[in-house]
Amino acid sequence: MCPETQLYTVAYLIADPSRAAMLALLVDGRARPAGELAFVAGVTPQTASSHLAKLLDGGLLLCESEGRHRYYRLAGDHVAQALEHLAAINQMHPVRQKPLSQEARTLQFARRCYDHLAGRLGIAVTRALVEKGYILPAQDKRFEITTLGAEWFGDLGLDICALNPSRRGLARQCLDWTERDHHLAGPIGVQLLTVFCDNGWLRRSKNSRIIHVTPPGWAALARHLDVVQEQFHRPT
Amino acid sequence: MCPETQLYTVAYLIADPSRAAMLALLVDGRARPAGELAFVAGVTPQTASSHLAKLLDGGLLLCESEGRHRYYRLAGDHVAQALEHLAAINQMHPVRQKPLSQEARTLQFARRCYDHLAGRLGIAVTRALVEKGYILPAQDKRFEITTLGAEWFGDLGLDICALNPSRRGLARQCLDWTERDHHLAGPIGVQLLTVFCDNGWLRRSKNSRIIHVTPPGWAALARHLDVVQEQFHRPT
DNA sequence: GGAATGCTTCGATCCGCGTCGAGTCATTGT
DNA sequence: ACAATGACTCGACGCGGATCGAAGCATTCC
Repeated sequence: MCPETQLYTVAYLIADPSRAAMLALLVDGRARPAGELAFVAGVTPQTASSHLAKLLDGGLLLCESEGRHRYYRLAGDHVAQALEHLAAINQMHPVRQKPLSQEARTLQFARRCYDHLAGRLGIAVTRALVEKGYILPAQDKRFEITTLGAEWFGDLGLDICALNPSRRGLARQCLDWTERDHHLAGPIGVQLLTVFCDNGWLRRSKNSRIIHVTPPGWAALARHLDVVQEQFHRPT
Repeated sequence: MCPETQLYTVAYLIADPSRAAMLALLVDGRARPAGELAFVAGVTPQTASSHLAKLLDGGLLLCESEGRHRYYRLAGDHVAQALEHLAAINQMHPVRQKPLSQEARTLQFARRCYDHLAGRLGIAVTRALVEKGYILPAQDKRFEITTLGAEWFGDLGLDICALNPSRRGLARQCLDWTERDHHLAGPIGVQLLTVFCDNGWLRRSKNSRIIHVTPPGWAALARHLDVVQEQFHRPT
């Protein structure tokens, strides 16, 4: 595409309801075929195709052909980050949101972002980890893992040393979609969610990003991190 | 605004070249009058006004009326962050300021605003007055003059009691054009500049709003207010 | 007080782009 | 091979919105 890309060029790509719906579905990082994206956007396949071509050209998406299907995915974390930051503006300015559906509120409470824990629960857990002194917010949107933290993770069956840090480190700060705060991401975030699920504390949904907390899960969260169910009944 | 704010709503606001140009100019956090924003966007004032109203309504900008000017600024850091993340997608650097001319930089350093002192020097003087306890920021964009301050102004040959307060008080906070801060305005601000010039500390330019500081002026500023020349050599 | 400046509102015009129907290309299944 | 499926291209339509001229308000200057 034209190298002289301007700020409004990218925004323009997100500014269309159909394209935004597609992008919103893709923020979890997974790839989907064009037809599914057309369906969620509520447009015909040919319209969707036009949109996807634009997004591809604009560098927001990547495409992968697989048989007669073509799978689209976000071009990278930087795109997801930009989308999250845009969404955060909506949350900020004091306009009364419409009452959310049950599913939306559940999604807002706990969900997975890529494959780590997000939503109010994700933030609460992250805050607790910081307060307990297990992790420390550091430069460049990272967390530093303390020796105390490494020990705690180890007790849970999560061996820090066994993880190989990604390009951007072991523990990252990820901006949350619904709340204006960060939650724990990176390899250790992924592994933490896995351990929580293996312990029977959390449970992933099959067809959505919703995360459920089991009764033993609440007990464990209260025991380990002082995170209790009642604190999530706060207004909005 | 419509309560049902979606992702594309915010993106739509940034997706227009004119609006993007304005936002790009405002990412430094400083406030600018509508006319200047119209100029950088390359549109007429009425078009710019329409855009600014949309951005205001969308929660991206804040507005502050100051005399017959209306100063617009970003609604917060979260907006700047979102803009930078968007810009990052095109591997474009966060908006850099065009290099300023010599005159522009001098103007940015010290000038008169109506007939009081503005620019970085105006802000530094105002800050010093606050730190010394001579004036206090008060409600409704005013300053309160302390007894200690009245004494100090008197020593300079500026009789507070001889001034008749305008409709909006004796000492006002005036939003600065170049910096993201306020400087001292109102009758006492006008009189202070007069006294500084009478003392030979400052000198007005004939055909511009530039204010020059004389060598004795620097000495006096350092002696009275701890304002020294070196502090203005900070980057941009 | 009247003139000038800065900004906004209203109304009208015009272009851009999202949309879909029809047709084409590629892959898969029978 | 032929049909079926998934996706892309082309062309035409129609609406939304960016733009500017003219007029209206508010504030400041003289």
